[in-house]
Amino acid sequence: MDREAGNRVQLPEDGYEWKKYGQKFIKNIDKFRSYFKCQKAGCNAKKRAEWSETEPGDLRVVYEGVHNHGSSQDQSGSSQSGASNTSANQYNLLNQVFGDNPPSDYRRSGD
DNA sequence: CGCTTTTGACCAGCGC
DNA sequence: GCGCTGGTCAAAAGCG
Repeated sequence: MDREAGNRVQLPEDGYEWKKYGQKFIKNIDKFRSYFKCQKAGCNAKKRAEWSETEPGDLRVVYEGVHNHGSSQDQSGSSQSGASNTSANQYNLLNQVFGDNPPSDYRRSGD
């Protein structure tokens, strides 16, 4: 399960269940992009991971959507088991988790 | 047996 | 109008 077109990228576990449903090479950024979907019941959260083909350290993970169920890891023990708790979905595109080497020059190419 | 992963193809939108 | 890219789906195979 760890062979991405010749890349050995290890995605940061968030405690959720993801199923890879596609992978493509984005020429716009010259990087690989993998698409994951949450396999939880009633959960339509999606995860997108992209990393440079030659620099595995440029791993970048982007969470799309929110989870309507708690996580198997970050379970504070409260505010969960309820879809009406926005606090449980702190992944609202706010938790862009990076790999172990966050590219300081990730910002934009030109600015 | 169940589950997961992998690849190809298709579609849509946009730019010029 | 055409070409191109991005995104998703489907099917198949392998493993424990």
